[in-house]
Amino acid sequence: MGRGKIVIRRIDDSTSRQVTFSKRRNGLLKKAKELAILCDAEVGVVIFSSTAKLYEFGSTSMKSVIERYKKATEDQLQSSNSTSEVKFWRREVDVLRQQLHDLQENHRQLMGEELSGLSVKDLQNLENQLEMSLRGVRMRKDQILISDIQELNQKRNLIHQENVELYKKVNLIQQENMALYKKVYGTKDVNGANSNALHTNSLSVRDDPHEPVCLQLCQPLQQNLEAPSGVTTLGLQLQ
Amino acid sequence: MGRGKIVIRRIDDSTSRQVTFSKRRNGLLKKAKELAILCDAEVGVVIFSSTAKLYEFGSTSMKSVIERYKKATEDQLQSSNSTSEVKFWRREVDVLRQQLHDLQENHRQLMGEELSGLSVKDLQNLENQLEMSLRGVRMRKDQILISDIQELNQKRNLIHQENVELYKKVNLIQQENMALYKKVYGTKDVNGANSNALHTNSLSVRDDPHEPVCLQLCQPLQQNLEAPSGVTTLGLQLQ
DNA sequence: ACCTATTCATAAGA
DNA sequence: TTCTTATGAATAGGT
Repeated sequence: MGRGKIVIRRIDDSTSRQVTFSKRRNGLLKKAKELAILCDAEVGVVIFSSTAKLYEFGSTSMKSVIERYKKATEDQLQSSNSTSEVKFWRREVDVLRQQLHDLQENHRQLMGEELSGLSVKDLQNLENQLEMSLRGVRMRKDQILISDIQELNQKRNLIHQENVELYKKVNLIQQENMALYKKVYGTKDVNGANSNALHTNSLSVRDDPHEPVCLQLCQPLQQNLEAPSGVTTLGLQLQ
Repeated sequence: MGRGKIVIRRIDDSTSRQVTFSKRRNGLLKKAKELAILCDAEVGVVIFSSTAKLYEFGSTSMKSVIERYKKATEDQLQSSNSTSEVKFWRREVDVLRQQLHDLQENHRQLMGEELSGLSVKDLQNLENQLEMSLRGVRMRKDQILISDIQELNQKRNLIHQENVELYKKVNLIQQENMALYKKVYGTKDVNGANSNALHTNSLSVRDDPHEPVCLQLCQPLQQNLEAPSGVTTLGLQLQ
């Protein structure tokens, strides 16, 4: 693949050998990676350049690949060499690999992949299992959402009561304030500048102490659930 | 490079995964060989298929490549050193156990178990995944069922046509029979015992050769799909 | 490093 | 598995 066909033979010119090495090395490593991914294979590639520089790819780890390679090629003489402990751990590895492999297959089917090879009956079972799982997951989700909502409602109620108390206090203080005002300025001037503000507040609490309070104060609760000081701030804003 | 572009992702269908593995394995080994020759490099490639079969290429010898690799990575892990080998396999076991553990956890969640500890967002993702899986499974199931039905219909049609042909034959033979009957017993006795059976059969085929045949014969086909001799049997039952 | 004309590898289908 | 073929990828030779 290139401008011209080439013969597979050592490239004499060291520069173009180096260039070709770079390109083809990358190509080889990429292909190795793709093979490992596409075909679920364990692949190891080791490359030493003519300048003795090392390049490598291992789909798992080079160590693992090499050990597996040794094991696969050493059925003959090495077994006498191995201690029983090594044998034990190797067997353990084999068992675990098998388990992992089986579980992965199962897992893929649960993910809706790798369905070819399953009979209609298998698919029906899988479908039932997935439906059950889905029910479980949705139930759990609803549970969490409902309890979250309940918790929010409780906090809302607590804070609302606190607000009602604060309103009462505000009214009391305002009445006290009004009394002091009268004492200081006499009864004539009571209907002057101050009375407007005082009236609207005290009346709205008496007429319907719930709705206006709620509308005015409950909305920010969702952002300030963990900050009771927010209530104080809101109370202060009223004055 | 191929009839279509592909994404680098594990191939689900095991047959095409196997085919691709064959092709790309050969490609990779060829490229490794070419790189070694063209660029004067020492190259080693080890491939384990998903069925644990080993394929390899070493520009010198695998052993030499591995030894050089170990030297280059300053790895003290020599297979002769049993202590470090034991350590290696233990580590391998640890890694596999961890992988297995993680996968099992994931698996349980896909089975709708062990859902505590998941946030609402996690649950939402899980729910989406399960819905996707379910769609995939149902699609696959429907696919199979539909193609089964098509196959059955084709066989049904074939057998039905065969039956029509057999009916025609029966009629011909009966007419022949009737002619012979006349010759043997004379024309007076023709309207006697035999004519009833002959009439009903020949008429029903001429009036509506499709429906009665189908209703009478198609039902048992589903059990006798693989037995063409069943057709003969059915045909004989008519006489 | 970048550019393309070319060759090569391979996906899909038989 | 092997063959074929259309097509996308890799890369040889230049800049």
